Amino acid sequence: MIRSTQELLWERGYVGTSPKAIQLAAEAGQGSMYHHFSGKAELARAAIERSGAELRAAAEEQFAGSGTATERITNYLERDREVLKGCRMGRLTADPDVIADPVLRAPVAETFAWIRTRLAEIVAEGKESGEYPAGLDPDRTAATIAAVLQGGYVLARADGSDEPFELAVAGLVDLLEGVAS
Amino acid sequence: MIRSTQELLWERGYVGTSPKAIQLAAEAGQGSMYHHFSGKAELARAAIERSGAELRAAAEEQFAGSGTATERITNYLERDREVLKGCRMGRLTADPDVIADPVLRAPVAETFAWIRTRLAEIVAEGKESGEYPAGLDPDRTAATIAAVLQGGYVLARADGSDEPFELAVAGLVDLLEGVAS
DNA sequence: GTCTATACCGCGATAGAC
DNA sequence: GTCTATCGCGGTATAGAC
Repeated sequence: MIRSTQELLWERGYVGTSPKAIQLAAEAGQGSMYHHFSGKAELARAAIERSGAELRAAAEEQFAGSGTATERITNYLERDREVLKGCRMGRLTADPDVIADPVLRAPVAETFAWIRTRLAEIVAEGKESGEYPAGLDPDRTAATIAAVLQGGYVLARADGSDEPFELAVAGLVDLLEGVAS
Repeated sequence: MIRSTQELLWERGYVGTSPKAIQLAAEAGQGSMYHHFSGKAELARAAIERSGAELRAAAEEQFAGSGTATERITNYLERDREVLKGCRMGRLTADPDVIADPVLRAPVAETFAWIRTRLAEIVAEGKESGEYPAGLDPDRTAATIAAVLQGGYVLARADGSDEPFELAVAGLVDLLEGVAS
């Protein structure tokens, strides 16, 4: 059921996902669902936390790889993604009910905080190795990288095509390589 | 009523906005609404188109200003924004019903296409003036700039604070200034 | 043009049987 | 633990009076 909820939250968001739809997707009965979870909110909480953990694990695969900072960041950016489906986490920030509920927003906030922190660490490593100029701000750069990804999804979904996402990522890589020595 | 719909679409999205809520906000009766509009979808269409026009007009204020390319882009990026409310247009890309309906998606697609085109023109001007290196790709760079804005909103809403948005914008400006001569 | 009444459906949850 | 029945509410739209 949690897995079905993750999928539905991704596709339809919190407001657009009904308990009944979850039960259908999970082939679970109504009584079963309300026995294991107090309601929609708790189920969503479990699903969001699981998605966050999966997302971090997937990102760490690229972050922890070998190569220069730019290479690892590029690997992360250019990883295979279902661009037109958007980001499971980023999508939830459009949901007022998620943003308004501290319990639901917390795992979203933590996931992005973690990603920005990891990216900042990698940028800092790039500075130490002399790859990036000493003046480059890791926290700013990390936020920019994370934003390009999230914004790339938005532009792609608006356009109905992967192209804007690819362009945005390529443009960012150009800029990163431009400031690298 | 269109104005009320714009506001509700911004706050709650398409799925989260009901005809009844629009009527309440606009202090209009039910019969009145269904007399002037065939239903929720047509009303949304009018609202989205109007928001698109307003967004383009607001952006053009910075785009058409004086100064170098980087200055005009920076003015655009650092314009006063209600960051935590998110982008009226970008928000709609999370709405499956909007993305699935060509009539509703079209004005969203056009708005972002216009913004990317204008940004690419400005980047191209920066190349001609010698501000940017000849190797810089205007389309890529434009997509990156637009993505940072949209992604900045996402990160800010996840964080519950303007900070990630400000960081992402500052990081992008750093990179742009870094590649500028 | 705008009003009220009505309809039908699905949401989100609860109750109590098994 | 899971099932079915039921509930109250609001979404979205139509009907027909004024």
